[in-house]
Amino acid sequence: MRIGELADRAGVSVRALRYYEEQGLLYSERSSSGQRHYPEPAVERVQLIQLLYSAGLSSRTIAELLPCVDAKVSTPESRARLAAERERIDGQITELIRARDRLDAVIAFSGTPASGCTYQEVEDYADALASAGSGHREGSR
Amino acid sequence: MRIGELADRAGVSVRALRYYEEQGLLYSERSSSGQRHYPEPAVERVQLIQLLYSAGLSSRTIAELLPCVDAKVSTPESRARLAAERERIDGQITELIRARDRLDAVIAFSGTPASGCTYQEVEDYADALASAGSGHREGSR
DNA sequence: CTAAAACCTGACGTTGACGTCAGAGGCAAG
DNA sequence: CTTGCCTCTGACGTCAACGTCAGGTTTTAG
Repeated sequence: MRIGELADRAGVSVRALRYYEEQGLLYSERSSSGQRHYPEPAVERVQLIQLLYSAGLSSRTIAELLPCVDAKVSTPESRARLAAERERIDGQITELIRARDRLDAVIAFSGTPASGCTYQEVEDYADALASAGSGHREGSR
Repeated sequence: MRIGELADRAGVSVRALRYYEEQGLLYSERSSSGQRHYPEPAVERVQLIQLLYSAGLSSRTIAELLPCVDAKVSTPESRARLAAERERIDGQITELIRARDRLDAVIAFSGTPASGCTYQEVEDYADALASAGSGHREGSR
C-alpha cells in the first residue's frame, strides 16, 4: 500500500510516517518513480511505534529498541535498555496514579461541601495567599 | 523564604519557579527591593505543580484547575474539567500499562530463546523486512 | 567596606514530533 | 490530453517548559 493508505489505516499523518522513516523506525520499499510502498503488517508496526511514543519513549530510544523486536537481536545492552525503559514506564504509571488520586481527592472535596480535607497543606497555602492581604485578587471564603 | 531556597527544597530550578509565576501557578510576595518571598507551604505547592506537569497537564490546564484546590471554588465547568482530566490520566495509565506489557513480552522473548511468541504480526513485519531482500541501506544517523 | 553570592528583568536559544508550504513530478479516469 | 488527487523532497514554522546569557541591583559573609 502507499503512504496515504497506511496513514489512514494507522491513524497518523503522512508527515509522521515520513518522519518515522527519517528516524529509522520504519522501512519502505520504493517504486521506480520513488514512491513508498508498505506491506500489510506495517499498520501494526506504526501502531506499535505510536504506543511507544505515547509511553514517553523518544524516537532515538525506539530506534534502539525496535531491533530487539524485529530481528530478536538481543545484546546485553539492549536487554538492559529494555529493562530500564520498562522500569521508567513503571515509575511513570506510579506517578500518574498519584496524580489521579490527588485529583480524585480534589473532586471528592469539591463535590461534598464542608467535608474533612486530607490535604491540610493546601489550605495552608490558600490561607497564606489570603493573609498576603492587599493588592491581590481574592478568592472566596 | 527566597526563590533559591524554594527551588532547592522543591527540587526545581529558579527559572522554573519564575516561569510558574508567569503562568499564574505560583504567587509570591515581593520585598521592597522586588525580591520574591514565599511561605512554607509553597514547597508542597510546587511539588503539586510538578506532579500535575508530570501527569501531562499543561500549564494552562493547571492554571485552570488550581483555583479548585486553593479556594475551593468549584463551578460546574471546573468540576467537569477536573473529571475530564482525571479520565485523561486514567486513559494514559491504561496506555502505559499496555506499553509496559508489550515491553515485558519482548523482554520475556529476548530472555528465553526459542519460546512461543504471542506477537505474530511482529514476526510478519520482520519477515517482510527480510523478504524485501537486497538493497537495504543501513545506518544513516 | 568590599567582594561574592543571590536576585532582578528581559530576551534569545533549545528540543522533539511533527505541521505546513513550495515547487515538481506521478497516476488512473474521462 | 488533461484534470485532479497523490506523492516526492527540502525547508521553515510551531509549541511548551524551561536553559542560558546579559547587564544591573540587593543581600550576605568576612
